[in-house]
Amino acid sequence: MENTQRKILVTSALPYANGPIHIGHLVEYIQTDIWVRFQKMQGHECYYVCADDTHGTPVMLRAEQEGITPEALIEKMSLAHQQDFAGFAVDFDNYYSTHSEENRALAEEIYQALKDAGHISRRTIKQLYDPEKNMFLPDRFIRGQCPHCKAEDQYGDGCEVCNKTYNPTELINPVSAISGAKPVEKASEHLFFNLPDFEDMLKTWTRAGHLQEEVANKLDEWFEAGLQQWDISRDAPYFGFSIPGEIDKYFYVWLDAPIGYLASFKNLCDREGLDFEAFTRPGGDTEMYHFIGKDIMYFHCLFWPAMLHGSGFRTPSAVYIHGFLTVDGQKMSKTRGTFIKAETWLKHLDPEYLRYYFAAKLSNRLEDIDLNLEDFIHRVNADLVGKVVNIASRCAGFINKRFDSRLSAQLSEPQLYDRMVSGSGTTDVAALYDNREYSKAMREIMLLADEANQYIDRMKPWQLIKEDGREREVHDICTMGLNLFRLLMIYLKPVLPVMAQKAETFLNVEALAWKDLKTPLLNHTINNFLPLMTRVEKEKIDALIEESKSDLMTTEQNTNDTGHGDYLQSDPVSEQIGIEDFMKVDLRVARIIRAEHVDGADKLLQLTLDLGGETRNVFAGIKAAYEPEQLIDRLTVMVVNLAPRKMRFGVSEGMVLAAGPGGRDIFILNPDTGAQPGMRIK
RNA sequence: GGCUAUGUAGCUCAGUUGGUUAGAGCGCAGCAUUCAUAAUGCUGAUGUCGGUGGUUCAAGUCCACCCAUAGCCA
Repeated sequence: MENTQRKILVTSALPYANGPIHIGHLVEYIQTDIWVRFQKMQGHECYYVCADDTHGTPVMLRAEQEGITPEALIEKMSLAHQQDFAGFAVDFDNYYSTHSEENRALAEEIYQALKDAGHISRRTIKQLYDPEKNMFLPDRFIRGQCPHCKAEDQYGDGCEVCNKTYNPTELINPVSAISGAKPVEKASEHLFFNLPDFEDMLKTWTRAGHLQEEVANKLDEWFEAGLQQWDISRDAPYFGFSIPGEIDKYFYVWLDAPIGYLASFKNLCDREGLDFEAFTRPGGDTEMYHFIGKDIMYFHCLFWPAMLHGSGFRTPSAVYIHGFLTVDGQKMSKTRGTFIKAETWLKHLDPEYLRYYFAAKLSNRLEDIDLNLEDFIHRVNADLVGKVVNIASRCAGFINKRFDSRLSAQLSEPQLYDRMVSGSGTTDVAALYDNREYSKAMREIMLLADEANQYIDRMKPWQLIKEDGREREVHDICTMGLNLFRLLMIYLKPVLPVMAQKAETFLNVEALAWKDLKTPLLNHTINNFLPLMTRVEKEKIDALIEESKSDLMTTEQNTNDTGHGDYLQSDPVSEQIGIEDFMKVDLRVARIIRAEHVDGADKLLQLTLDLGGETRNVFAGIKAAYEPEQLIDRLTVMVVNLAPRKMRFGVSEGMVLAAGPGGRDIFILNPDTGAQPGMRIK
């Protein structure tokens, strides 16, 4: 570790003011918070800022739907977010909002600078427009039939069935998800940021050690495809900042979102008298880091450095990119109860369990990490309660009861102590933290905890205490044990700040910092030992999952991935039909007698359906939602008079009915008990 | 479809520039111990390193193809 004091500005991605914080988000905030706490413990000058990302169409529409102003909505969400973060001990130096005067001023400044330097151009484009709502429709707010595979009810930017991407104008029978109206094409002038102007700068920058190698590889692909101009304006109505010198035009939310990092920091600087310029202009000795998820690489590794560079600001020292969170090996799912909100977790489990588990899984690469609930229980209990806390617990009793809570005056095993300070073998805990190799750091720390337990086991103070005249040895051994515990707590403090604080109270010391490693605690009175952490109980996990499942009912509309309203909103009721129209569709109860995977098909399962005397072969796009064995022998509902359709894998002779937005969230229909195959549904 | 990643013991993961019988933690089995929130210590079993082919004296490690998973395609 270098001795000079570093000056570091750190950010996490701004959560969008349209949904609650969930454990997937927390990977990033916990990762960043650990890093920041570590830097502060090193004695560096480090600031961690964040803000709510407040602008854009989803926020505008959601506020409208709730019958409140966007300002009221974002205020409410910001408070909720901050409560969640505080609950997980994510300790920002400032938490602000992109809907702030500082952000407006900085967005205007950056825009003006880019414009003055000739990096902004304008051109007229055609977009789909909702004639009832009188607004242009973002891609995600248009639904229609996929132009490639003809799947119904797909988003305007890409098909969830065949995974093809396209323009919303290519959709067949497009419908506005807001009003249900048929969108019309309408021309409008837009402003563009000339990203290609920065190609050379970016090609150099992305390979100059600011990014992980796999990220730079990914960016190469985008360079090869050729950089495009970036559309940075949106027409009214839009919740955002109006663009100076334009009428009814607003900055696209993604323009002012990253500027929100700077705005939040500006707000902190003004309040505390810090030098904003020193951290944000090129050529200084300060550092600036952004922690983000892999989904927003494009914005942070291309647009953002280009915008900063083009407007006279510094570029980031590095962008650190992490992967997504899976739970038990699968994407978080509302139906499985693994879409766990921060708030729900806090009702059932200690936040530091999650902080530790994430730390035990995180590396500096962009791989996804898995929260395996079984492993989680074992790992937290074994490592934290069984190993670390146990060291204090097994020594404290002797010191408290036999030695008047006072530690002895000398360290009995200075070599062991020194080895634990310098790290075992070649790795150094501090370097691992600094490189964001938390999983390796945790392994290293647990190795040290094992050594401490072995030491106590070898010395057997519980036997010595029974022998006359050996109290002094017992005193020394337990003093040594508690000093090893103290070292471990220093090492773990970035990850477990709450437990560290309890340990500080127990040890009767000031806030532990890295430099305290060097000076053992001797001839010092401690307090009585109180349990520092209790074990994770399986029942608590079960309750958490159960509550997350029931959350599904009440908050579905709030946490909808698409960020827009409820299902009726996104998919309005169709035009009226008569009974004769309905009767044209022949729906029958069918029994699934066979279900199997289809070689080469990403989405399809092949079903054999028994109609009571006749069987049908049907391909259904439900592979992501069901395992074949779950389906066999189930009754369901099918359309029997649908024209057979030839597919790549065979002919599909009908269609199985299911609800849901797609992907894993597909729910096939079940008739009530008593229904028999072949019965008509009417 | 193209691209970027990932695929190593029941689970979660390490495996450095290819080099001796492939590692750790958890879990499991046995023994010891009882100071400690039944915690701890010692011993042990467990793997066609996603598949197929290739390069090499030698491949988990390099190459090709394939399979599975995730994400990106502005």
